[in-house]
Amino acid sequence: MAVTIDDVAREAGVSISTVSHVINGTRFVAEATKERVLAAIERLRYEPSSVARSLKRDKSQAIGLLITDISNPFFTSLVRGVEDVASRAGYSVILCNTDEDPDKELSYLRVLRRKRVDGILLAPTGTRQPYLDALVESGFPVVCIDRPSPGRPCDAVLVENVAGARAAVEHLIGLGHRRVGVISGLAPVGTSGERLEGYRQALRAHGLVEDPRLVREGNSRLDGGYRRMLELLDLPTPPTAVFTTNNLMTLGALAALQARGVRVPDDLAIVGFDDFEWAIVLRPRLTTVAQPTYEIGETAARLLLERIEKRSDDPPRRVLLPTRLLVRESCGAGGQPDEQELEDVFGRAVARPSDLEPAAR
Amino acid sequence: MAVTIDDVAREAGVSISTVSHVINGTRFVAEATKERVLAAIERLRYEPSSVARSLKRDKSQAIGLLITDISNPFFTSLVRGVEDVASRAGYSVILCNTDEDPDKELSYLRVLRRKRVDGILLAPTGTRQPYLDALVESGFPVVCIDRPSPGRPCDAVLVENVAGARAAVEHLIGLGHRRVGVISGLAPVGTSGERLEGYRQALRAHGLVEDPRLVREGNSRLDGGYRRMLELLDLPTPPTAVFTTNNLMTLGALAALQARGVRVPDDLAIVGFDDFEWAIVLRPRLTTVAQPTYEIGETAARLLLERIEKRSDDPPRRVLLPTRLLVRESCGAGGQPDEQELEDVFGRAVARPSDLEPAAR
DNA sequence: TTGTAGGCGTTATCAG
DNA sequence: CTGATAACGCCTACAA
Repeated sequence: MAVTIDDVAREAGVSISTVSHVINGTRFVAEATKERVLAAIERLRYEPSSVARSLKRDKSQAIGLLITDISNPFFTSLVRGVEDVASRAGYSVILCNTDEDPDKELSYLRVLRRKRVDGILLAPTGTRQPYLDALVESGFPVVCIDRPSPGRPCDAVLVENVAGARAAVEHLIGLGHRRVGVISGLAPVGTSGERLEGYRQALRAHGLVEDPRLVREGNSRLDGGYRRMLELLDLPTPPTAVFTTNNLMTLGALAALQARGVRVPDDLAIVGFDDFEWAIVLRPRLTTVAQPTYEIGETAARLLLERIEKRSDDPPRRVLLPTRLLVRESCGAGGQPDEQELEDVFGRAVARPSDLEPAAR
Repeated sequence: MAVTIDDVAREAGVSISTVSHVINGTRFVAEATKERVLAAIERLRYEPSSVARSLKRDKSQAIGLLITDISNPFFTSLVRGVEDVASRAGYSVILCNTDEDPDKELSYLRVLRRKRVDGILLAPTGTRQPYLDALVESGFPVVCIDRPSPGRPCDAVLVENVAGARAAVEHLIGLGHRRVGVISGLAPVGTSGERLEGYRQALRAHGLVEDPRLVREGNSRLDGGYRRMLELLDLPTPPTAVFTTNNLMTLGALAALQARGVRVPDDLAIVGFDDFEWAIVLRPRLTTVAQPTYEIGETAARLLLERIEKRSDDPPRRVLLPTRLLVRESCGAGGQPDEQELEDVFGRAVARPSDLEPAAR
């Protein structure tokens, strides 16, 4: 593993600067020389060291990506968006899972700074992080995703949480529900509060008073949704509809309903925040507030690369992406029929089974 | 961003070697000096450059992770396993999605070598990759995950695909099915062939002859499962049971069944390879061959770190992890009841709703 | 058209 | 107990 530019230079009978210039195309080199150099590179299986290059250029061609947990489908898709634009632009992505733990967040931020990543993309844990503030303050490229920075403002790519949540709850109210419960996420996380706010706005807009017993704070994970839903069901007067504010809690809540034999939507209507690809196979199909997860990742990565490459000191930008209410059966009001949605997802296979892609055998 | 060890040395009134030794705890430093140095570091917000360190030590404290696609739940969980053990050991993880494309694979391998990662974890695309062979040949730490290397053998963490698939199909046969179809994955990918082999072994073991029309090769993605299932349904004599060889195709197949109004398991029984956490909310619940996805990641990362740190030239090791057949309703033979499984997943909340974790409000 | 040499920020080997 | 200083592998001004 120790073949260096010197080895190549020796092998090709030229100086190291020539080799360097051949590699980087940074000055004219005679065709013949160039070929000898390339041949030597080939022969020695030489790969220039990005480490040395980074040291010299003060640029690592790598970005850090801090998210809560890659297992959450929301982040999974977002990460893919980030990776796609980063790699296309020649950047590597260093993945870090914080689990909403400010200590982990801090330690990863440190590691990333030591590694001299060119920029950082993060879904900040709710707690204020002085280290992060200092980083942003110093002009280091940082873009927040999914949630705004709890400290010093920086670029952020967010979705319209309040409006999305409000639309979801208003839809339920429009269907006649008067006792609408909510299972919200962890309080310190910005999005939880916003979605809860959307819920409240919807109630207020329709002259309903909030019943505190119908408002439950879950842990944003499967079991949180499960537990809180059981609690709601155990109330003397349970809600007739429930809004869950993230995908994992929605699934947990559904599990609870199934465990108790509660029928959806007849006994209880449900709408969740954040759609996921395979929700299509759930029955009844789930009504959700869909977030453009992949696009969030793409957009954030693009913003970050811009900052990195322009070193611009523009004021913090904030991109707000819209959500989309996908009305399906779980809320009691059927949306488009199955066939239509399947067609959307898989193409015209359903509509015209005759012209299927030919079988492999 | 440019505070270096020299700045710290100057600020503390010591030499750079002393600073270095304080940071690394690599030789004794008088308590007083040490404190001055630490204070200076604090004051200047100094973070030592891993880039320079890597250059000097010829060690990057980073590993590359090449997978097909982070959006596939199988890899999602695996990645988390890798990240957990890597970060605990002080390594960063560089994530790369190959999409089963050998060209992407090659280009990522190059990038990773240039970045001088200390080792590589990869789910190799099926095609032979001379570059990879050379890497392994040279003794560079490489561990394959999910599939064995198509070229020069190296460490690998795999699951018992043949046995798992065979068990799944034998279970169906045991339930009386005689026309069992299979939707297998892309041919060049090793696991597809093994699972297909398991299917064949099961048929043979029970004296059934293979009907080629019941064997379909999908693309390992949602739409592949969807399309192939439609084809199977359109046969003059459709199968009475189907085995799908990966999670995404299983979901696609389910979507197809729902689109056609085929009832599971009454009209058609189904068993899929690869369980996923939220399968618990599907109705009927899905019978699956569960792989220990997280453990695969953990184990592979551990093997890799071992190779990296011992620089051992042991012969390639191959770890085979067992699968587990989770019998649920979709195959027609109910397994344990809902409550039991929910309890397994969420703890005793179901069993004794009285001692629920207290509500947040 | 090509070569020489200084320096990027560390670590580690010598001295002292 | 602490300091100089020579690498590590590359890029790039400056020379030729």
